[in-house]
Parts: sequence; structure tokens; C-alpha cells
Amino acid sequence: MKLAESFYIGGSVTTIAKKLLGKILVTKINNKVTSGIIVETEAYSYKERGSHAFKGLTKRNEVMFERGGKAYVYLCYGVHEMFNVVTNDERKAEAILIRALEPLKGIDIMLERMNKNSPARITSGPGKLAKAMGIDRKLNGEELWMNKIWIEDKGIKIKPTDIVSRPRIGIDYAGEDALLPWRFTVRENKWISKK
DNA sequence: TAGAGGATTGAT
DNA sequence: TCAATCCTCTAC
Repeated sequence: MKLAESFYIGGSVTTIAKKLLGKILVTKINNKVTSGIIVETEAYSYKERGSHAFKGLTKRNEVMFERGGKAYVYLCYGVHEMFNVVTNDERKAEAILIRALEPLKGIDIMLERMNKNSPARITSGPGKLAKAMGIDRKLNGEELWMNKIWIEDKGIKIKPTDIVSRPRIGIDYAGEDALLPWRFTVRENKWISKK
């Protein structure tokens, strides 16, 4: 079952970021289906400096200001596409960066996209999982209950005690907001990014 | 219209 | 530790 629009509305962005752990992200790009269990997320809000939305609406981040349940995809460092899930109501710009997956379906397709022979760590990082899943900026603004990219409510059950909270990665410019423990991972999962 | 820099990655 | 690489955003 695809998660409905209501999943993405009406909870704090950190609560939804935690609820996304264990869910399944699925893409169908050029008729190729790939999927993976979400094992790492980061929450971003217009209220804090770590977020693209902090300084207000721009052409790049306008999807963040729309109603929750859409994909926000942008180019980072001119090299990598990043996939985010937009949450909550219009104007309350919040989004969740999907940072790591445990591959499920279409692993052969992922290997081909990544030019790799082994699936080890193939989706352990936001840039890598976007590429492996075939996600690019053409999906920016796409609703997550249509037929290109969606999230399913099965996967694995994550107990609250199995969720680890830490500061987010790569946002030193955010000052003390960089210390917010808004990065969530499944405890001891081998697919999470970095160390 | 120019200049700076980034929610990363992989190689050195 | 560092380069790749291309937008976006800001300031002039």
C-alpha cells in the first residue's frame, strides 16, 4: 500500500522523519522498478538555518513551500541529485532528506546505473541512492502517490528504541542549528551512510 | 552579470 | 585532503 497524502501532513517533521524509517521507497523509471527500505533520514525546517527554506521561497526550493507529499529533488555540489520528501502544509516549508536505503528490488538495475558489480554500500548516501534509484530533477514536485515514485507502508517495523538520533551531516554553516539531533538512523543497520 | 559556494563522493 | 562540476542565489 502506498502511503496516502495524510501520512505527510499534520505531524512535526522530525516525527515523520522517524516514521519513514522502515518504509519502502519505490521508483518506476523508464519502466524499471527499484525499491529499498529507508534506514536513514534527516529533517529540515524553514525555522532553522540548516534548511534551504530558512531564507524564504526561491525558485529552487519552491516545492518545499507546497503541500506535503511531494518530491523535492535538487542538485548538490553540481554533481549529485538529492531526494527529499516534503511534509506539512503550504508555506510551512519542511522536508526530509532520504540518506540511505537497504536495497530490495531491482538490484541488477541499480548495479547497472552505478556501474558496479557488488551491491555493497550502493545506496548508502543521499547522492548514491538517488542515482541507484534513477531519481533526478525531472521528479522535482512529483506527488508520492502517483506511478513514478512512491513510498509503501510495509518493509520492516522499527521500534522507537532502535532509532538513533544524531546531528545532521554537512551543514556546518548552520551554526548552532547544526547541533540539532535531526538525523535518524536504524540502529546498527549496515546500510547507513558514512561511519 | 559576475562571483561564491554547496544537505556529496571517491580517489589520493 | 581535495577536486569534480553546475546551478542557484546574492550583490553590484
